Amino acid sequence: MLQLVNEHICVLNPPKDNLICDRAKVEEILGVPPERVVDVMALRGDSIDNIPGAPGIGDKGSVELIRRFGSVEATLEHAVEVEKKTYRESLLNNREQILYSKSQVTIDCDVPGVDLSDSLLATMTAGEPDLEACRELFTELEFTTLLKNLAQATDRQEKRYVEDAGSLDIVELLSRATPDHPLAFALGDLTAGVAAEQPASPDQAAEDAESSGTLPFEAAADVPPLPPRIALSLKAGQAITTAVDNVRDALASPTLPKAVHDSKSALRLLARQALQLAGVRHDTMLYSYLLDPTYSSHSLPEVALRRLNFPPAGGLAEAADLTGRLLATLVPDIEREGLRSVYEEIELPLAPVLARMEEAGVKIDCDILGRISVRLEHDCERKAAEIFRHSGVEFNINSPRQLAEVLFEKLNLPKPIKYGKGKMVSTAAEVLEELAESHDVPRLVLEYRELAKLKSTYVDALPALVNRCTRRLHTTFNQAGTATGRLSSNNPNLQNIPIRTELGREIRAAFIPEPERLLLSADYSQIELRLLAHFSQDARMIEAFHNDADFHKATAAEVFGVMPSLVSDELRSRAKAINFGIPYGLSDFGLAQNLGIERREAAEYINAYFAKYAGVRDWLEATRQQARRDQKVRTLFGRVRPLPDINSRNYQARSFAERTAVNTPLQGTAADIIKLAMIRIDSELQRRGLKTQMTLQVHDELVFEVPESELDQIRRLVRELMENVIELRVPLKVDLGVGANWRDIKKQR
DNA sequence: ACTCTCACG
DNA sequence: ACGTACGTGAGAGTT
Repeated sequence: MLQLVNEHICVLNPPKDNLICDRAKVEEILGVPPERVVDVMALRGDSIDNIPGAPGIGDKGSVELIRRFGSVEATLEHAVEVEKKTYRESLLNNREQILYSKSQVTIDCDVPGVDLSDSLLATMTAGEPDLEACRELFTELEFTTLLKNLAQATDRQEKRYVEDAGSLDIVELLSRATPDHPLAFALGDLTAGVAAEQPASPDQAAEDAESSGTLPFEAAADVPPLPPRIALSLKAGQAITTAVDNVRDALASPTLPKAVHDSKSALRLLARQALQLAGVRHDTMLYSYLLDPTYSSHSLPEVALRRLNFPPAGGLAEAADLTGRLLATLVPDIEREGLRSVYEEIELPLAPVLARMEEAGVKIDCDILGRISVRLEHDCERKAAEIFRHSGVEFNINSPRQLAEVLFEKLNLPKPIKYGKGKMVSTAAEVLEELAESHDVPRLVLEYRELAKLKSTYVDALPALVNRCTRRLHTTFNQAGTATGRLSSNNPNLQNIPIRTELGREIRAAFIPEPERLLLSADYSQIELRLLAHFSQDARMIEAFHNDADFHKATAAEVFGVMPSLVSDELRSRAKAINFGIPYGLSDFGLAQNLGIERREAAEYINAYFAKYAGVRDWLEATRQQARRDQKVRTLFGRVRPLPDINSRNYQARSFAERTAVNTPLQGTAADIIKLAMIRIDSELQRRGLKTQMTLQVHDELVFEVPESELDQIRRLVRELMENVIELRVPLKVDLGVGANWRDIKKQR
């Protein structure tokens, strides 16, 4: 698709540096086919970080690039295959100057030996944009702003929206909904008219909540909220808005087929109005996600832009209309791609489960965090003073730029061998650890960073996000955010709460249950390696998991040829690093870096590993093979990840796609499995009428808030359901732990 | 809005 | 000859 760039896109840089002219002129001047020049221009400036020393296409120009790559073909190869991001940067930098044309290209005035005369200037013309080509390219590259500009130039689709319909229309409309023509709906901002601001302090929130007596999710404001609105659509271009109350029964009816974009949000919005929602058959956000999991956004406006070439103006009726229109294009694609079962069995039923988890939230002890904050504040100041004393200057330690200046210019510490690709000298932890051997400051900075990070990201941030009504922390799970099928968590992100350092774990102690309750954590033990054993059918690996032995120790024994009883800690940790790296498509370089050993040695380890686990080696190769053939990979449950770069002639892009090809079936299947477990556990909790709340999912772990009286039952239930989600060639193992907070979870069998 | 850094699985 | 594990989200600094 990037070939489109060759044929259709013209990037016009600022006029004083560049000119446009017709293709024949370019060919004449540069002696290369004119359509090639366009790609080179797209790599202008700082974005060419893969060519050390290259001054930027704009200066010494295409000629230098072509020389370095050896041929025009090789140059273009690089240009065309370069990452999306590079394109995005270079194009957006020139946003105002972008033209679209089939007949025009740009060249640079500063190309050595090229003299752009006035006569050439005279040949400059502005061509008509090739809208269709641009639309395809911008969609692919997720240039949503540009896409929007483009779409506005096209005809608006015909629409007939009725505001404030009478109740007769509504009854008529509802009666016509069928499985083939479901009722598409969209909800207005149900919190409109409700105070949105957060409390000044958690204490204040507590007082507010106590005085009001009840704990609604949204606080009542001075002005009563507007009656919530809903938009309904059965036919493209037509939609009706009305008060949600008018369709209360229809929303709750499981037999009235409905379609909505983002059912989880709809469920939560309605739940706050004490409204039921049933009969949702289609969630266009989830359809879009399953079809294109690598797109970063699946919001209604973005999906409408991508799939309908329609930039929404933002109205409620319009949203319902678009949801309906999207169905027509999404549903056939879902069937064609074989995604129906992942949708039906996993994604759609998961949405209400996630809604309940978000609504439940988690409790944190703000007093604990408050005390940690005071302590960290003090420690940070002391650490900073020490750094200033040892370095002889005061500066902003948080600024990588200033820090690099101090370390590498003032203190003259050795710069790392391979640093930045034309960028700033890195001050990342990895680099500072190296420097810590020769100077105090790098070590102090590392310590300062740990304190500062924990304070700003967790200790100070979390209490501010406590909901004033529930007095709990409510994350939002993004169900359509990752390329592999995992969830992500934001606002706050509760999937990256510290655990690896002692100080970090302190923060976990602030995550607590309500009185008379306990926290239960259940995590899948080595699920990705077990899946690797299942997929590869490697006999040794399957055997090891059936024996339920120390898996890393077993690997060490195999790879290093010693008896399991004689495996040292050192050997075990090396084996662990190998096991850790395999699902990521590890390389000798990566392993060497991870273990701090020679690359040669790492390569030997990998060879030894593959000799012992030939089944794994073969599966990795077979998976890459299959990916090359299909240009996509699938999880055990059929979730798809497209791999457009798998056959790229660009080494970097291809290698990346190959690692993705082996990682996604593992990471993605693990995600499918825990999602299924969540659905079954939630369903069983409801069926038994238990008070236990599932509150968090952290990729391979589930967290529950459990009444003491239910503990024994829940332990059995959770383990049973998680371990038996699916039968594989190896057992799935779940570790359980219970505690009075998220830090002091006691693991138990 | 982007870069760098770093928290997690 | 190339660059190097996979997947995320957030805060602070810089532009």
